[in-house]
Amino acid sequence: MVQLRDVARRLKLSITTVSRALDGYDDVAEATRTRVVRAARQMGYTPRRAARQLRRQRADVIGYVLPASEGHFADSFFAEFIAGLGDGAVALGFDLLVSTAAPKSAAERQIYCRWIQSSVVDGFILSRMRVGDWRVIHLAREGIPFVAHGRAQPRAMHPYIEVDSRAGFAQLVAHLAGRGFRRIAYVGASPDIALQVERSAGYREGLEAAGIPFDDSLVLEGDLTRQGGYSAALRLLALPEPPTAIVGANDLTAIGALRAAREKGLTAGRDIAIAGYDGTEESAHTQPPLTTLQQPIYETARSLVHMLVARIGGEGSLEDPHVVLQPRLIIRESTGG
Amino acid sequence: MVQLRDVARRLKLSITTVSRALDGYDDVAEATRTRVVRAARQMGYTPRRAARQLRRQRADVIGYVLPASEGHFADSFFAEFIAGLGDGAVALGFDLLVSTAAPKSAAERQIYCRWIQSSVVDGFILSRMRVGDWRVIHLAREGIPFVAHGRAQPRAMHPYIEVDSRAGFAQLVAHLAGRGFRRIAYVGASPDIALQVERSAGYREGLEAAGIPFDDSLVLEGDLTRQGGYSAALRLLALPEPPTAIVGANDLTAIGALRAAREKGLTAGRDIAIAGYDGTEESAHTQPPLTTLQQPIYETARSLVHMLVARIGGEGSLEDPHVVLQPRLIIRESTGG
DNA sequence: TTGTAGGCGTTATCAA
DNA sequence: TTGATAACGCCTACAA
Repeated sequence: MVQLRDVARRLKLSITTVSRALDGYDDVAEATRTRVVRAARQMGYTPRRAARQLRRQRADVIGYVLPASEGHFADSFFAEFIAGLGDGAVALGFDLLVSTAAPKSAAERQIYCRWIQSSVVDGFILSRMRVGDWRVIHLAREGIPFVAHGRAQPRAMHPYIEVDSRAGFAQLVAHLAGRGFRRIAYVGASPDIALQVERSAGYREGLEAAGIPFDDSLVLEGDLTRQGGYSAALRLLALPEPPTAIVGANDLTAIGALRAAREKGLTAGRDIAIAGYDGTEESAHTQPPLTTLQQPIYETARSLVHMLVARIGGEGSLEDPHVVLQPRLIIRESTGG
Repeated sequence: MVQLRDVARRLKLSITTVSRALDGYDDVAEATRTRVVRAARQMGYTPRRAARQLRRQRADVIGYVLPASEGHFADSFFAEFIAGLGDGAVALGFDLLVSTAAPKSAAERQIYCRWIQSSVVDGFILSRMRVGDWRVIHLAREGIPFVAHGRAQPRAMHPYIEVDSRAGFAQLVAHLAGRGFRRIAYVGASPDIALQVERSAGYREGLEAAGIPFDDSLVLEGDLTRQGGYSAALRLLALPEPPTAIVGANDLTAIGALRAAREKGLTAGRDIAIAGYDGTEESAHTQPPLTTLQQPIYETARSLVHMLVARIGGEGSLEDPHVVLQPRLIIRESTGG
């Protein structure tokens, strides 16, 4: 383990000078600096994180808690999201601390509190926002920097990047209505998940715009998994007057619906239209390929890290940045191609 | 920010005593301990990570570098793997540091070296092993604890948990041969990826056992993505004498092949058999559902963390644990049901 | 331009 | 059983 002392000793300089030379202060002679830098590199010196952190009172670490219900889950959305967070963090010299906890669980609370109290992280990335999200309230009160993917309230005051899924779903329903579908079902999520609020509103907006009356029996609650989409779709298809189109709150839900349709002997894209939301790679490889609203998961994650780091650095704390992106409707075979 | 000093002051005790009471030393009076513990909890005390780390010379952090090629990727295998790592770490009081880098890239090397040099992590979880993996060599030389998912060499000397994919593929090929398929193709991965060595060997073993001659033209190199599986399968199906079955090195490859088959007007499970490996949830929801070899991703990740923490703690350093699990063949419709 | 000294919050050693 | 004291490695006023 090589540390400042070693480099200093070798160069017959003081620890102070070495430290400042390395940190790019302008009160060291250029000649000294080059010597120091060269020696440090050659000796393989890297500052001890713990020491620097203790002294500077910041960790250069951001935290992210994966919303993993019941341990198991396999949503490639999050694989891509984490890849974006990781790349973003590396690019800015930050590290990414990851944990997992079921939403709203005691474990979740513990993780956030522990990370805050022991100052392991400088800020948080939040995703899968809930209505009245305690994390938002808590972090805001504690003064811990955070940015969210989506927002906890219609008129949220925290910094976020959001994809306008409301407009997206309205557009999607318009697309279906344009193809002549009138009985359009929607499989959503628990009403306390923020995205459900937005997406179901977009669905209703789309119906209204198309002059289709809202039918309560065509709206079911899923859980954003393939399984959830599957069983909800089965129930819909068992209705006396089943829907001719099913819209899922995300791609996984729609993929579950595809399976249900097939088991009922229906061919998606011909006998029934099915569409999702997210635009993960998986949606391009289903049979038939899935119509979906694509959101830039990777890029959003990267941007979130940038926003967060800016806030940690204390920039732009006057105004909370609210970024709204538009999803892109990708029409594939599952709605007729 | 409440620290030892505050608790000590409040209780009119020394910092030392408080520290030891909290850490469970047995040289503090029981009465004192209860007072301390209560006060600490009430005041919301948690040790500063950086300080503890600096003093104890260990971080209680494990590192994992996600093999993300070109930034983007969406493999739910890794979502599940990370969930397992996260849960395992939490259960043992460790934190999980995650970064992303393309395999063999300079960035990858940098991350490992930086984490080692600045002692941010106590050990590493390795996955997606490569033949002659530099990480294994480097970490072993530096004496940094690590455990691997899979192994870098046929006779690897490092600790690992492996799923016997060789036996698995042999079993899979036997299954296909038993159904009368003779022209069985294999879409694998780059030959420097360790799993390719194992899986392709299992494939050949299976052919041999079934008395099917090995046909070079039926083996293609994919890249473990849906896209890769898709284009490889297209090439296979364009052969003068196309295969009647396609085995993918993982589920994503097989899913790409499903798509290719469909575009060629073939119905999987009837006109052609297709099978994968991993047993992710996605494989259960394809059309038709995919025959696959299931490996316990989540549990393996958890176990890896346990193994690693044991090694960090210095236990069992005499012998490297080598755990071998058996995959489970799940027969679904894509091979005839 | 360089060096000295003190402290960030904990834990460990030793003495009381 | 408890307390004073000295590190852990780094950063930064301040002095030289």
